[in-house]
Amino acid sequence: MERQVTRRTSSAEDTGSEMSEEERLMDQREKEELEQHPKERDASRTQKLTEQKLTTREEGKATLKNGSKNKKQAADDYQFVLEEIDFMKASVMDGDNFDYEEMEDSLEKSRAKSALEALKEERRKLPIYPYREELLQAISDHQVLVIVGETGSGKTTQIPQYLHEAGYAKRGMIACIQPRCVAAMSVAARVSQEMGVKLGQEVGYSIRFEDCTSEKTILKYMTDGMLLRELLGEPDLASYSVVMVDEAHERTLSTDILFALVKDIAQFHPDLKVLISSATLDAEKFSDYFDSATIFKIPGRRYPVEINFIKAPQADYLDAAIATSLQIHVTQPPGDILVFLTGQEEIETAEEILKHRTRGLGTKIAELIICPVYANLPTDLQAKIFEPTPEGARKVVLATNIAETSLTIDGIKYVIDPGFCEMKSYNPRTGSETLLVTPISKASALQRAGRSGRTGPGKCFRLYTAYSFHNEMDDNTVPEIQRTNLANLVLTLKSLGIHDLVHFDFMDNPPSEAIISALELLYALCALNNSGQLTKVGRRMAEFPVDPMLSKMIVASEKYKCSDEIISIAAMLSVGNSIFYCPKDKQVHADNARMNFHTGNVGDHIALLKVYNSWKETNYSTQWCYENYIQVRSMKWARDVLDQLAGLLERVEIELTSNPGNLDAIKKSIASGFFPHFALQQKDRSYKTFKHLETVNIHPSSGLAQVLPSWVVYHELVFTTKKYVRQVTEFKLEWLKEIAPHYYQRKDAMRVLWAADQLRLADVMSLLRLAADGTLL
DNA sequence: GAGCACTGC
Repeated sequence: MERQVTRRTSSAEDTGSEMSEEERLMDQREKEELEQHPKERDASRTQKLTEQKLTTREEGKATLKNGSKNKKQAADDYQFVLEEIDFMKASVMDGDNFDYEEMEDSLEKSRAKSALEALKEERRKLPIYPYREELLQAISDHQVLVIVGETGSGKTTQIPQYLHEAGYAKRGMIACIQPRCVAAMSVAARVSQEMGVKLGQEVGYSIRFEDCTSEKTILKYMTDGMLLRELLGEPDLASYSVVMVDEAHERTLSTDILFALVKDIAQFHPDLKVLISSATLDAEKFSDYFDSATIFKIPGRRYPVEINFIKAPQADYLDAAIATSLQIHVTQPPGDILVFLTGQEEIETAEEILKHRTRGLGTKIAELIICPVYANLPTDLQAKIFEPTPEGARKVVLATNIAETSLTIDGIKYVIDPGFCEMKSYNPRTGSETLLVTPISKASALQRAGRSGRTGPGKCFRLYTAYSFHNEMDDNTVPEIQRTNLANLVLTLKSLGIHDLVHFDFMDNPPSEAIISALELLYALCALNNSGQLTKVGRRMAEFPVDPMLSKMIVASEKYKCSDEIISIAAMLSVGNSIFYCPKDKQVHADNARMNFHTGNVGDHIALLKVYNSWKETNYSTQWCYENYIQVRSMKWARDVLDQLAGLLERVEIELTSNPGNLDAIKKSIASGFFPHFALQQKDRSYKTFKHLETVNIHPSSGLAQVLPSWVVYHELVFTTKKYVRQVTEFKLEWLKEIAPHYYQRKDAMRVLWAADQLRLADVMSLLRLAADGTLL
C-alpha cells in the first residue's frame, strides 16, 4: 500500500564551478573578516556588532570596486560543500478515471460555468488526483489511515471532497483540522469555490470568534483547538463521519490531545474514519501510535532545491548570514532571498548592517530591498514582503520562524538557514519559562529549505556543517506538550472525565513533573478536590478559554464585584506580550507612551486595564493606537477575547459588575488567581519568590521596575538573560489571610525569611507576625 | 534595560 515518491538525484559538485569571480572575491573578503573578528553570540552583542560592521564593511566596498588578486586561493578558502537533496520534480500527471460532469450535476446549481471548468481542470492536475480511487479504497478498508502528502499534493483541498463524493458526508460531517485559522479559512474558501457553493453553506469553517458554518455544512475546516472545545460538548464526535487531522507533524498541544481522544473514540465507534496527514518523516511514528495504521504516500509538487552546507563552522551566524545574503545578491541570478533569524532584535540589527553596507556599495550593485518580518511587526509593515520585487532589484526577507510555516512568500529562490530559532521551554519545578536560542531540528531545516522551491528551483544555504546536520541536530522538534505548562491541558482532560493522566495514552508523554505540578496548581486553586475530581469552581474555570490562574481570577472577581475590570485585564493578559510595539529607532517615544499608563504606580495589570479603556473611549481608534505605540492587531484580539469572556461569564452565572474606583478589590481578585506567584523584595532590588525561593527581577518594561514595592504578585516568570517577572502588581501581605491561607504555611514564611537577603525590618516583622498569629498553618 | 511562533464552545 505504500507509494514511493520518485526522487531525482544528481551530482553534488556542479554548483561550485558556477561561482563567478566576484563571488570568490566576496567569499575571500568575508572569510578574512570572519577570522579577524571571531565573535561569540552574547546578550550585548548587538551594539558591538553594529559598530564593527559599520567600520569594517567599508573595506568590502573597496575590494569589490577594484576587483583583485589571488582568485584561486579565494576559491579554495571558502566554498560550500554541496550536496543535493532530492525533491519531487514538478510534473503534471494525468489520468482520467473520474467523472466530473456527474459531480457537477449533484452539486448546487448557482455558479459560473466557465470558472468552474477552469477549477476542475486544475483539480485534475494536482498530484493527488491519480491516487483518488486507491486512496478511497484505502480509507474504506481501514479505520485509521496515515497519509503522507508532500506540500502541493492537494491533500487538504481534495481529500475532503473525494470523501464527500464517495458519500461519507451522508453519515456526518467531514472535519478537516488545521493548526492555524488562516489556513482553515482560506482552504475552506478555495474548496467552496471548487465545489461551486457559497462559503458557509456546504463548505464552511469554524475558528475562534467566527463560526462560518450552517445546517447544510458537510465539509468543515476548523482549528484544532476548536474541535477540542467541541469535544467538551460532544465527547463521541457523533456529528462527524471523518476527522482528518492535517499538518499533524506540527504537533501542537491541541492536536496531541486530539490524537489521544480520537484514538479512543475510534475504538468505540467503528464508523468514524480517522485520517492523519503528515508531511514529513515521522509517518512511522504516527502509524505506530495508531496501532500500526497503514501509511499512504502521495507525492507533492515541488521544485528541486539544492542544499549547500557551509564547510567550516562559523563563529557568528548573523555575520555569516549577512555575508551570504550579499554574496548571493552579487553573484546569483535573480530571485528573492529569505533569511531565517531568531527574533526582532536580531532582525533589526541585520537590517541596519545590510542597509549600511549596500549604501556603501552604491550603484555598483543592483538594488537590494530589505524586508523584515516577525509576528510582532505591525500588519501594514508586514505587507511589504508581499509586494512584487521591481525589475532589476532583489528582495531579501529577514524573517523569524513565522516564515517557516505561517507565512508563504512567493518569489523566494534562495534560503539562508543559520540553523537556530528561539524556543520556549518550561520548568515545572519553578513554573518559569525559558526563552532560548536553540538549534533547529532536521525536520525544521527541511521545511526551511523547501521555502525556496515553491515557484521554481531553489537553493538553500545552511550556515552549519553537513556533519552538524547529520550528527548533532535532532530529527524532530520537541513537541509542545513536552515543553509547556500543562495546567490548562489537565483541566481540559479532567472536564472530559479523564482522571488517570499518568497512564493516559499520549503519543509522547509529557514529563510527569509537569503533570504533577499542574495537578498541584489546580488543587491549590480549588479547582480539584482531594480525590482529584473537578469542583464547582473547577467546572466554572474550565468554561473559560484561558489559563487556570486567569480563569480562577475571573471566578474570584465575583466576590469582589469587579468582574468587568477583571475580564478586561484577563483579555489583555491573554494577548501576551505584544500590546506595545517598540521599534528600535523610536524606543524613547515608545517607552514614554507606555509609561503614560503607569501614572500612580498602579501596577501593570491596572495599566493594561487603562490601556484597554482608553482605547475604548476613542471608539477603538486605530490612530490612537499608532500614537501610543500600541499594536492595533493585539487590541482587536483583546476586544474579541473580552467579548467572549463576557459571554461566558453569563454562562457560568457570574454577574458583570464594575468597581473601577476600588483598586484593592481588583488587586485582590488578581491575587486570588495568582497567589502562587508572590514575591518579596530584597535590598538589592531583586525579589525572592515566596513558594519556590527563586531570585527574580522585575522586568524592565514593567511600570514597577523602578518603584519596587515590598510585595508583588506577578503574571509570569521568564528566564531570558535573567529571571524576570513580567506583569507585576503590588500586593499587601495582610491580604494573604483572606486570599490564600490554605496555600502558604508557617514553614513557607520561615523559609523565605531564611532564604531572602537583607529584608526590610518591617517585612521581617510582618512575616513573623504572619507565622505566629495563626494566619498560616 | 528587554523582545520565537501559534492558538482556544
